[in-house]
Amino acid sequence: MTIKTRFAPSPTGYLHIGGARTALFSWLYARKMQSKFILRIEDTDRERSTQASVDAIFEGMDWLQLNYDEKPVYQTQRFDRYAEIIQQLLDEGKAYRCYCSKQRLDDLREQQMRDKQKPRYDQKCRSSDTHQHNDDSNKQDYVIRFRNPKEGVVEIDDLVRGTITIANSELDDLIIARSDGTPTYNLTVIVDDLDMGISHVIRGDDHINNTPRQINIMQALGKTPPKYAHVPMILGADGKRLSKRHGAVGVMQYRDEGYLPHALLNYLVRLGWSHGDQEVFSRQEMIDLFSLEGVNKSPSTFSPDKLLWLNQHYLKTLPLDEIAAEMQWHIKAQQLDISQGPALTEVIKAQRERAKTLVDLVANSRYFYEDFAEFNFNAAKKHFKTATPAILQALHDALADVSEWQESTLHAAIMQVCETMDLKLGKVGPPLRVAITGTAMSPSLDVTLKLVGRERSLARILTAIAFNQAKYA
RNA sequence: GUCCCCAUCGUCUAGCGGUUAGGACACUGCCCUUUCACGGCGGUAACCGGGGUUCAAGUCCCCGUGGGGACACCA
Repeated sequence: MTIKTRFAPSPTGYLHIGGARTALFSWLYARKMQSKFILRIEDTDRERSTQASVDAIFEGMDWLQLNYDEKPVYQTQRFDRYAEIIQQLLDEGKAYRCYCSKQRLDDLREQQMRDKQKPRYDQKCRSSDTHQHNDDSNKQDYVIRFRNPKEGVVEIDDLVRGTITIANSELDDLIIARSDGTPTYNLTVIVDDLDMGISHVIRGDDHINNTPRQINIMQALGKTPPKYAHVPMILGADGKRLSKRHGAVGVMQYRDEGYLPHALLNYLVRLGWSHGDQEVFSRQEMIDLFSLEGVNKSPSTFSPDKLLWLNQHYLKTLPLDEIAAEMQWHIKAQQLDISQGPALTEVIKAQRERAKTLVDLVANSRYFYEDFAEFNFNAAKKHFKTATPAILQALHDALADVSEWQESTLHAAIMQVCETMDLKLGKVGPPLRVAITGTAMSPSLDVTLKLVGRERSLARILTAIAFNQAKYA
């Protein structure tokens, strides 16, 4: 069998975390099997679908580097094909026109709920219809319903759940075409999955209930359904389905907050899937190791903490230039000019283990590129003491004498000041750090000085001396 | 309400009849240390309940309970 998977989002908003994960699973499965993965835009709901959402989905897929094979398919461009199938179903008596008003349907549903019944269509038009109303000149509004089998059961051989059985008596005659003639979801998916040769449908388990209906339509068409793999939902901290209420759900929001796409992918792949105790996966490992058998059956809760840990992990371990590339967007966003100062990769190397996000990384690295307007209040309060001017002056003089502005020589100069003043590094280092960076946290002093550079460093020490003298005058 | 699905530390999970129930995040103790971090070594913490099946059940079956999902002229 030729394997082919798809991701079929409806463009009614951005690409969210849950969608990204099913896209990832589908993508991984296709890549592992060395087969095709395609993207299909399910935009048949013209009320809610927008071009902005379509673009947002592309942007998200692109950022995560989930590449698809073939051009994206838009369902709105396939209306003729759906109409053809609907007509076929009608001709073969497998579908029928229903003239029930919305009002009647609403009342019916209400009544059934009151009677503690599962709301469903009562098949009023199932038999009365057919021929007399088949004349399209009839002005009366109608929808087209699928004639669902009344007896028997539908068995779904789900690749992650095992066998799921649903009685046809639980299903009703679903609408496959609206009164304006446009096709509905359950019809379009199956036509597309069939036409496109999708072999494995990997989707959220909120679709489990739709699956038997879809299988019935496919069987009415004389076709063999694809294989199904329903992956569990992602829940928020309160155990409810993940939504806006739980904070960031849009994939691009994670870019904005400073996450690396690989960190998000790694987090997502481990949510509902596992390979023994392994937590960290490269892209290639994900592809090689992924399997539907490894997918969990139970829903899982999204943990921002673990995502953050993974992000930090990748910040510490990914190649410097890869991080530098991801960092560009944030450098622009935070309006930092890095043209005057040390090489970005050097700064990343020095700073990477004290940042959890790219936002932090950029924000904490400003002083390498530009002078700061004032000293951090708490840092100055804690480390600038009455003895500070003398210490800084000694450091300034010693550093000014350094011939090669290198880590080893800078370190030696600082140690020398400690020795001549008979002070521990703990007394000398902190004020120097505040003087050079304006804050109480930075890489080790020699590295920091080296990167900030001779001119800037000496000037900042002088500024700090003046600040202290004014303060203690 | 009806139907479908699910159930191991707070969270993500390993486990696929016999384990001192393992790992990771978070939390926490100690060490390292010029700051902040990183790192290293420890610690607290789980099989939802009740019945079976079996020599033996976290693992299999049933019933409860709890949670999630579906029940649209949305996808």
